[in-house]
Amino acid sequence: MTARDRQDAVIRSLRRNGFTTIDALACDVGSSRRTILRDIAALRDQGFVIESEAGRGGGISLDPSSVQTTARLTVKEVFALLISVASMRAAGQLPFAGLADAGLAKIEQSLPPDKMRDLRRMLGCLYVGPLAPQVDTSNMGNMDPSLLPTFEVAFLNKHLLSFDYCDAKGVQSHRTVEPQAMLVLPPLWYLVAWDPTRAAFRHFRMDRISSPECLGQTRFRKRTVTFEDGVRRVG
Amino acid sequence: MTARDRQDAVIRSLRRNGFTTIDALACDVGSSRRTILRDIAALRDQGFVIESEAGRGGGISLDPSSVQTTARLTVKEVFALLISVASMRAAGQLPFAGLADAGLAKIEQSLPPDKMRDLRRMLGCLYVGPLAPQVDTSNMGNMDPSLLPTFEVAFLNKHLLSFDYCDAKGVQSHRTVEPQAMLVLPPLWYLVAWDPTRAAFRHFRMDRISSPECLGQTRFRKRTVTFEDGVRRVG
DNA sequence: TGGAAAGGTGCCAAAAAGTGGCACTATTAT
DNA sequence: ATAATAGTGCCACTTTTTGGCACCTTTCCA
Repeated sequence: MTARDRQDAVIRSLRRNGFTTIDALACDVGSSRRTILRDIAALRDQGFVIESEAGRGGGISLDPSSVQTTARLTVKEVFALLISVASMRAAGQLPFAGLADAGLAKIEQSLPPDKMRDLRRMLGCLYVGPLAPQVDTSNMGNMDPSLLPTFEVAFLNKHLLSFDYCDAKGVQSHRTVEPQAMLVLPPLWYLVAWDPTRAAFRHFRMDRISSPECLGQTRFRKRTVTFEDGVRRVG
Repeated sequence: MTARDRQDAVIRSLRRNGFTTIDALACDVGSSRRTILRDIAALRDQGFVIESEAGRGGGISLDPSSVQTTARLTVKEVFALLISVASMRAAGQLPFAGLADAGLAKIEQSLPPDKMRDLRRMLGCLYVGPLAPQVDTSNMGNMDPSLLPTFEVAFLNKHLLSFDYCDAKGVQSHRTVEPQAMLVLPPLWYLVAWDPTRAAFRHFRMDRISSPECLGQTRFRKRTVTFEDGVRRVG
């Protein structure tokens, strides 16, 4: 049994028994009193809230709300969660936004600084608008998640992105653009991009984009995108 | 330096240097080649994708997409994230739902089994309806997160919940009810509960509830709540 | 085809960390 | 006062980790 396993056993026992004594805990876990005391100190260092009362009739107990996860998420998964929480907050529909934010803040802090910077840049390109549910949602934005890596690379490295596009009239075309922002007008998602061949900004519904490909370094920089509610610099 | 610190240093070095050799890595981290090899094996066990090429000119590299967080979230924070993702998916507005789900699944698996069961029960009481944005959102559901613990205890233990309520006409009343479900009709949240003194189901807008208090064991069980789109058993 | 450069494995002794026991202090209820 | 409880410091003992070594496999290159 490793130290980690034993500390998990201590937490389990504390959760099961509620209020107990250290000697009982040591007997339950099968280690010495001294070791259990060391484990309790370690668990407190890890953020578990373990209350204790000295003196006759005393004992220790675990604050149940301090039980924690130990999951390790990939950066992509964190990004998906960030989008979810940011969108819900923008739509004003998340009663527990504070808690969700606290969780995400912890996750972000545990990422390497450069990855965190990337995430913030991606989020800086994400504009979430008000709810627009009058849009027909029958075949709405079922964007293929496998496209994400290509978009991510294009956004982060400011590379040109080329893809096939099917516009509202069903006309197919091939585009090569410089991605500037993601525009979320629930339930639809748009890619906002500068189209150098047309010398204009265009927006593309994400679910109408197929076969995206990242082409490499762009030569177009420092543009400004104006949304309905003001000016927002991107790039 | 603990093993964990050293393994973090290995990840950092791999991320910084891209493609490198084990000897260079050992020099960079300040440990022996043998130890670094053991660390790499441990990191692979933890899910990091570390590619290697044997032979002259070979080396090792880290798949950047496998960089992971090490955050530890409290159960409440996980619940807030679960609500956020579940709501977004119900509203059909989350292109990367698969990724968010994968992240949450990892988080759930890392929780103690009993906490995970609690979370699933809480989510089983959560009904998320279609978007209803025509509702006046000027002073909508800014539910106080500090109420969550009381609701949580009441839901999980099937206890009676008493609170002050201000109805749509501004009439104040004190209620004692058995909570059955949470109904989310964005942007409003409702508590669906059996009111024993009125012998009827009632719903309460969460932001109009104040001073909730958990009273203890209930005597009312096994009810059925019928929503517009069908029947859903709770409790 | 052989040698050099790379990753990978098994083994062992030394070093480090963890563990258990003991004596001790502080606090509290009876 | 006494008993029961949490908590600390110390020391010997035990377990794990670490570093070094020999050796294997793979790959490139002369």
